[in-house]
Amino acid sequence: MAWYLHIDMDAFFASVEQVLDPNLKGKPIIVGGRSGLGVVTSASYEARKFGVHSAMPGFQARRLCPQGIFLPNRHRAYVEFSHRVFAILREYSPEVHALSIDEGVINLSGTDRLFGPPLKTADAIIRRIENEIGLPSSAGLSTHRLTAKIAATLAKPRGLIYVPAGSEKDFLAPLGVEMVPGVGPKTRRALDQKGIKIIGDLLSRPRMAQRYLDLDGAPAHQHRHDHSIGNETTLDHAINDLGQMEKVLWELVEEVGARLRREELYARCLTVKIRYSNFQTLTRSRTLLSPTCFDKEIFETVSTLLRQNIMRGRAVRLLGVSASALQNSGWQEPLFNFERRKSLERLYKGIDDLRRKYGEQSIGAAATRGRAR
DNA sequence: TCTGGGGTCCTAGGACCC
DNA sequence: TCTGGGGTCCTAGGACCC
Repeated sequence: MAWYLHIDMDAFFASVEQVLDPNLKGKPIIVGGRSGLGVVTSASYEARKFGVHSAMPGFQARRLCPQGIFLPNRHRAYVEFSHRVFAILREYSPEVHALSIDEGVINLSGTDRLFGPPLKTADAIIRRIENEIGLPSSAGLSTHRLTAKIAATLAKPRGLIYVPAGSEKDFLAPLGVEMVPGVGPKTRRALDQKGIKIIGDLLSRPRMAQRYLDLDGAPAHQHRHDHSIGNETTLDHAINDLGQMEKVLWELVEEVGARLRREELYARCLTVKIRYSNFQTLTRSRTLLSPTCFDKEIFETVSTLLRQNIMRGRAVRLLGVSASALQNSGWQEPLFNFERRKSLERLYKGIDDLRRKYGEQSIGAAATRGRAR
């Protein structure tokens, strides 16, 4: 019998802030949303009482909860705490799957002899996360991964829900379809119009159950993993000038290029993203003959896409660059430019090293001088 | 004071090949 | 000499998640 424990940290970023500064305990903490453009990335349960939630625009959060303590995101700290949580999880099973920075699933099958029955182990794990790291979490335990995830959501905050083997469908059936991961507002509305309101309605339609509920419980690694690396920015002021746009594009490209090289990846597909001030958004992509990780080649492609597709006279509020169809160096090397690529690789490695040593501003293309943002 | 930034997955049409 | 069908790649957009 396979047992999956799904662990979901409660108000993760806000909770980390409360561990780092115990004075913040019990107070309405709101992470993110400080600048005019920002949104809330995490809100403590004290702040949620006022209706504040993540993804909410900062000004709205301020209106709902003026007494809230607004803090900037400290991503590095959250990553470090995340590592500590997952380190505990890995003590209990070799099969630990991180779904995001604050959420993971662990396969507890066959761990009985070492740690006792799964329910006891689950309880021990969330206690250890609380006692050793100081962070609250919730968990769901089930023979079915998706059921474990839904159970963890229902258990929040600081709860553990155990779904005994054989009772999965009874557990799921009365819940609203919006509890199913992947069913958002649009899908919920579409299902509602077909008279499908609760998961039980999905279960009675085999094709839908298959599509949304993954009843066979396909192992996570079976999911296609088409990695991509992107960088985008919303501008403080919408801009009209192509030259200014290209400056921003250069900065985005430099970041994407550096990440590709750091991870020793080459992109075969490049995409530029444009959002106009009315929020209309478009993407344009191009597949390359030979994959690249070099700023200049990336820029040439995305700036061409930008020039070809930009609507003149319309102000742009967001620009983005993304690299996909990634592969490591083992691609079919076109013979004719092999030497050139090798020398480019050396050049960019030198640039990346300099930046690491002396900071981002130490070296860059002329176009990035005078920031457009 | 409308709506961040990082992603993944799915669909759908057209090109192209056999 | 009117036109099938399957497979794959490319491109664009949109829903969704954290």
